[in-house]
Amino acid sequence: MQIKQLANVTGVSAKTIRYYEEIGLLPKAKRADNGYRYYQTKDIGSLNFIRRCKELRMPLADIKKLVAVQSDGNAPCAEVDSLISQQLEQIHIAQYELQQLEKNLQALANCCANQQIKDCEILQQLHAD
Amino acid sequence: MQIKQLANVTGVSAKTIRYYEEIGLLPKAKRADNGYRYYQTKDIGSLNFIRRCKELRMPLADIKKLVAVQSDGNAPCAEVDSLISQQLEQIHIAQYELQQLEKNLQALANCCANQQIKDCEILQQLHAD
DNA sequence: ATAAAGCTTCCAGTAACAGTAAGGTCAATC
DNA sequence: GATTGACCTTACTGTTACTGGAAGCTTTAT
Repeated sequence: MQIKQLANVTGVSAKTIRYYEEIGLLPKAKRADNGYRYYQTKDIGSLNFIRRCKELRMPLADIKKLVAVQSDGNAPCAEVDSLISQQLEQIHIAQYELQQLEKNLQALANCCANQQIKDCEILQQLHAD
Repeated sequence: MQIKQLANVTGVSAKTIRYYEEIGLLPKAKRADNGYRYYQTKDIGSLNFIRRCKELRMPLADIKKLVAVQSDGNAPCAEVDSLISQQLEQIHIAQYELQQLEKNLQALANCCANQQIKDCEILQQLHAD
């Protein structure tokens, strides 16, 4: 399978696949005689794994750890647990921040009534001491 | 006032102040004979305005627009309104995404019970088809 | 023969800075 | 007068996770 096919199957662009290889998230791909990368079925699995982790908003550095840790089947999975709960914690923080943000923006959005810039209450609020 | 004092008063680092000047978000600062930037009271106001906008998660490009639009007092404030409501919309999208994310992570976090990597159900989930 | 599609590498740009280097300036101290 | 330390300057690099583009192969189709 060539890189574009892998890209189509997984929904990860060829460019991004090369990038993942470059940063060591994917192993170096085998090459055909002409220098083209070629892939096998298991590479689809690897990319899907990465894609799923990304959907959980994991930074690539964390995903890399997850990939690495899987090479030792006997290791305890404390690290996996910890990464997941750290993610969760960050989500909760982000949720709280967004809530506050929403309040502030709502207050601003409601305060302007089609005036001119010099009277704009949104801007006045933003300038207030 | 020198740059560090402005930084202390506003809570925006000297580095960042120089950066804002570089990208045109702040006007070019006046210089003393020795080349040092110096600032006046109104610069505190400008930076506070920027800081408040940033708290609303506005990208610097949008803040730049807000700064620019304020030079014409007679312009209608439709653009300001629109920026605010766009922000609000993005917040709502982000909130929804975080909700879904939280669900998925919660499900993962609950499925692992101190096993070894080879049995880790989190990893199994992430590898599932 | 040539055109289009696909592959390669390498370089630049994105957002919003932070870190560091190399060097100039100023006030105080020895 | 020399030195120390704090402050200032510019310029360059690194961060994250890519995307876009240039220049130049190979392969396939017409």
